Amino acid sequence: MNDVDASALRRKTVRWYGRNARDLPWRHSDCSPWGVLVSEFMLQQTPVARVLPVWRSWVETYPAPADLAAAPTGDAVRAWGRLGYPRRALRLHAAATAIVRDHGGEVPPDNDALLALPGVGRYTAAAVASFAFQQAHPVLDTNIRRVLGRVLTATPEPSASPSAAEYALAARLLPATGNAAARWNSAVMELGALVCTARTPRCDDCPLRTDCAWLRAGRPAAETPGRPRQAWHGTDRQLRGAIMAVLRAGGPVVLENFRADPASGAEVPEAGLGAAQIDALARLRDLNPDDARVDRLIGDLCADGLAVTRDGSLSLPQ
DNA sequence: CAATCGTGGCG
DNA sequence: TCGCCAAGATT
Repeated sequence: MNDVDASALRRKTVRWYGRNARDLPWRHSDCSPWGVLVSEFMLQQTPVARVLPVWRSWVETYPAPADLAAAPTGDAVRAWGRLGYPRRALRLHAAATAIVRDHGGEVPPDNDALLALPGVGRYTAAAVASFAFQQAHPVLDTNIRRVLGRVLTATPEPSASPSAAEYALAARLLPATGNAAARWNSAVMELGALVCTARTPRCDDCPLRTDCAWLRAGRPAAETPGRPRQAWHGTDRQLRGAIMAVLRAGGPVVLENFRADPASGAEVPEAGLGAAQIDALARLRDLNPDDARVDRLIGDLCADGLAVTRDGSLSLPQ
């Protein structure tokens, strides 16, 4: 890639973005860095359409980091609704707490400070630094990786995690000024979300169709799978999700048997959920959990901070 | 590094 | 219908 190519790619992509960008609330100029941070947490592995309504209610309930930090973690998990990966709600709460404690209640603009927050990895730190603070950081999410990979190296689909070469390439393409870099990052991401999609890319509508190495090569399919396929049917994850759904809906969940842990004195479940809860869980297809399995998952949920046992019942943390 | 962690819409 | 997969992070 030389400078002429990079310049042309940026011009075409940003022009396309100007005409085709979705009107997303976290892109508005009046959206706070906190609003951007919340959106980035919610958008981790979750589609925009599902995030939108939850994001709106969330920023209304928790307009600043201090508002979330002051709330019980169980409230955060409940407000998370059915976005999935409820640990993200816990980590966002922990991030808000750290922001209050270490940054005066304001989302820090520094990439390293962002990276130090719970639940913030390389992508999210760069995204917030770029989108909320207009800093020139290369952002590599799955959309941008797919677009750049296809256009520049004819790579059908991104690998499991971004390589150093991908970061070097993204850094070389990045416009110098923070504002231009943010616009470019948004534009490539949007192109990946709307046109250069994983399954059926709309190459006819792509502003980069005459530049794309992958299209030129005949759109070859991937040889080796990228991310490992997510198991779901009948797995622990499914049952874990079902238990969390019961807790969000109205818990607490009555536990069948109980004993006091001799070491800590804490109460721990011994023989699974009560009959009513088993019925509730069994309504979901293919769930037939034995007590030992339920106990193990309850233990995991408590260890993760997603649930607590108390007085013979399981509930969201206070 | 590979496994784990939810959910639901869509082709 | 049912497998694919969506702005990742953590251990």
